[in-house]
Amino acid sequence: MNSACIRVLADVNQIKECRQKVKAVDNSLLLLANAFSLVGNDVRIKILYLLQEEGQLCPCDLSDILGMNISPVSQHLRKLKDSKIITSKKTGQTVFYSISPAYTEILKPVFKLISNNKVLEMI
Amino acid sequence: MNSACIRVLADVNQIKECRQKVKAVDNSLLLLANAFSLVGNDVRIKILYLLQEEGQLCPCDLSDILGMNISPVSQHLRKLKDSKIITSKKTGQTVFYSISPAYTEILKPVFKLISNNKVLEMI
DNA sequence: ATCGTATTTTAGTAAATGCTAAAGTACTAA
DNA sequence: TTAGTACTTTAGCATTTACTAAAATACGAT
Repeated sequence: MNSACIRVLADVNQIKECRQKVKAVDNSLLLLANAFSLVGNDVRIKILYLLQEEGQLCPCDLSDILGMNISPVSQHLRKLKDSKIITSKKTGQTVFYSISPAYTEILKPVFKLISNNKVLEMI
Repeated sequence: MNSACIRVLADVNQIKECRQKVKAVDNSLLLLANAFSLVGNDVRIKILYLLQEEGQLCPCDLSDILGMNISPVSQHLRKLKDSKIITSKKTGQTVFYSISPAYTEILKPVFKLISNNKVLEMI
């Protein structure tokens, strides 16, 4: 902060209140930002869309569908799992991934936009 | 794709259908991923939260509130504006940014989670 | 036990991201 | 027209990200 810009017309009280507002929800904002950054990736949003459509899929299936190596798919799944966005269930040597209940609710309206093809006109 | 993994137990038909499903909404998914990746940043989510709370703010105010230089704030605002997530209105030498109507609707439920402090228990 | 299948992990690399610092643009007022 | 305020842009750099390639782990069947 070398070139601090204190506006002449700035509402000092508003600034003060805003700082408090942000501080009050800072943790929540950072958690949300992390979740959004995970969904905000070309491959991961496809993975989530597919999991939402199919219920559950294994890394092998996803690699097949997306036309990419299993390794990067597995790495993306790990990130999503680390942030509790998806869960895994091992049966034999196959690991099935699915969207965790909390995020199913959150992502539902998002993917509804897609199935209605409302995204293009929206943006 | 050197180490293709074609599962013995794979449902070939399901794989095929999934490829078509993804292809059908590919553009929408990429646009959404881009939007999410923009929101999925510690600074930008705070900017959006503040804009949602205050209606409009200038780079100077935001820099003051967030305690960082104007330059990076301006760069974040540019990215958000490039993707039509926010709009700008110049009055005098001050530029006021606000969330664009389409995204106001989309971000409302997100920030409602925050104001209800539901994020921590959710994740 | 050994091999094959499914998945994960690690190390390495190219590209993208977000900051700082400095220069540039635009408007306002003396 | 000169100086000051508000903002944007550029170049440079450190960090992060997402891939490839290769090794490692885990389970199943023979």
